[in-house]
Amino acid sequence: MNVETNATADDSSQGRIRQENIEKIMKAAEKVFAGNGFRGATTAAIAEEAGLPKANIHYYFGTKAKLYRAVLDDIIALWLSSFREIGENDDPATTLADYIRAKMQLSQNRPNASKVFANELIRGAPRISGYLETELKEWVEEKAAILDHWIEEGRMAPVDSKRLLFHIWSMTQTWADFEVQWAAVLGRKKKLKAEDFDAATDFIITIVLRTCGLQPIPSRS
Amino acid sequence: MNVETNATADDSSQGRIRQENIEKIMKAAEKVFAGNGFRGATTAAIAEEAGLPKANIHYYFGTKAKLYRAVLDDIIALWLSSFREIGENDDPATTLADYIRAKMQLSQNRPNASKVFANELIRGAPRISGYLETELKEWVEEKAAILDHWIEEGRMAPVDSKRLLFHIWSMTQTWADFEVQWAAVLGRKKKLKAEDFDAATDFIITIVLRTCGLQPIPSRS
DNA sequence: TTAGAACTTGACCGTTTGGTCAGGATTTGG
DNA sequence: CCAAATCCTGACCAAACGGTCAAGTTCTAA
Repeated sequence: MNVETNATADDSSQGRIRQENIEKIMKAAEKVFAGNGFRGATTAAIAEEAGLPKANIHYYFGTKAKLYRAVLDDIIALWLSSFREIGENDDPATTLADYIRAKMQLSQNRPNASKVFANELIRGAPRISGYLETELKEWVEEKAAILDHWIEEGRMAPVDSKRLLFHIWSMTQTWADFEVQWAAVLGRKKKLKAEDFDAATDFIITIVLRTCGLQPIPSRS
Repeated sequence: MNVETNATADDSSQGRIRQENIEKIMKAAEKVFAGNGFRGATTAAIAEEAGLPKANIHYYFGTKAKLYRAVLDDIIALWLSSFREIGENDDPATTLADYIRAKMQLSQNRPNASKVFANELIRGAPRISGYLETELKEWVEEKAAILDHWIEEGRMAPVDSKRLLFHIWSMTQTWADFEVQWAAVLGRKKKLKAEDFDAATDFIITIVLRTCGLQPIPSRS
């Protein structure tokens, strides 16, 4: 019987088989939820993607909603762990550039995580509004305060710090969520190349640093 | 019987009742597809949103797939009509600012259109790859050429023109697709205020014009 | 006024869906 | 080695799904 433990990926107090299967299922679920949303995803599709019979998915997670919740929690944990990057005493230019690089790494390496999150937001975020209103809001306010402090100290040019963070998010995540669009426009065959991500990263760093007066605008020819 | 005319919204050669109902259904469908994706949307939900019995939806559109196609075509037509904005001989700063304003107007006024499109992209764009690879690709190349021309003439600072357009898109559409996220972080109750859209518009214009050397970077205090 | 075209819709159908379960197989700790 | 715990899964079910249809109502143009 399923001992009523809310199954999550990082629960190390579990047996070997359990851990392996949960990981397999969550990975498959992330992919299927990313590509179909919660309502459009089927447990049968997740089972096939995971290479397990459907009943096995229900054995570990009970319901589709609980599995979705587990996937969401996993993604939020990943998000939060990638957040800590910006610190008070660092150099503005390198700190911003490092943060942009870290977010772009996530877009490149975990696009499905970003897509599940995007799906949830598009639908009005009924299941993650708590996270948005607390952890994320606090993170933005905390980091915006640091930027404002840098501005006050004259270490970067005045800029709307909160909105700068919003738009760094939108620019970095577009390369995960809407990859096909940019691949099509760039003439790639469905998938972007690593150099496309590198070029995008450099561009976003440029646009942000120029805006903050941390990188000179090249003179007009 | 449904005379085999591919029903679309702007078909003015139709009867009054037909036109009204098609409009009602497409509006409802856009909302339901935006919130659930193609697979997650149900014809019953669309019918209820439209205030019509389910059989009536099938009377006008046949299948869910055809209705989705009609909604998609409607959105693409809207997208393309909002594209023509950037012309060769205009002033770079005002042209870019006007384009950003136009895109933000769309995000504010037709968020569901943007969301349906976003859903389709997240899913890998199986039904709009043709549009991405032709019309959109050509538009980007055409407009990027104009930006490059401006740069050559010394009318703006050197910048990766294609990627500038990509990121203008990502920054403007985030305010439609992910509105709840920014509303939550800004402490609004689910919905953004008009002034939030205005502030975002101003910010995006600022970041773009600064990057292009078309607006001075304020001196550090 | 009237006949045909267009529209309406409750009832229905086959399929897919999320979820259950019993009974067997495998793993694990002592 | 054994027995208890855990894992496995084909078969099954009720509900929800996309779609059909026939019988009726309303509209329209002559």
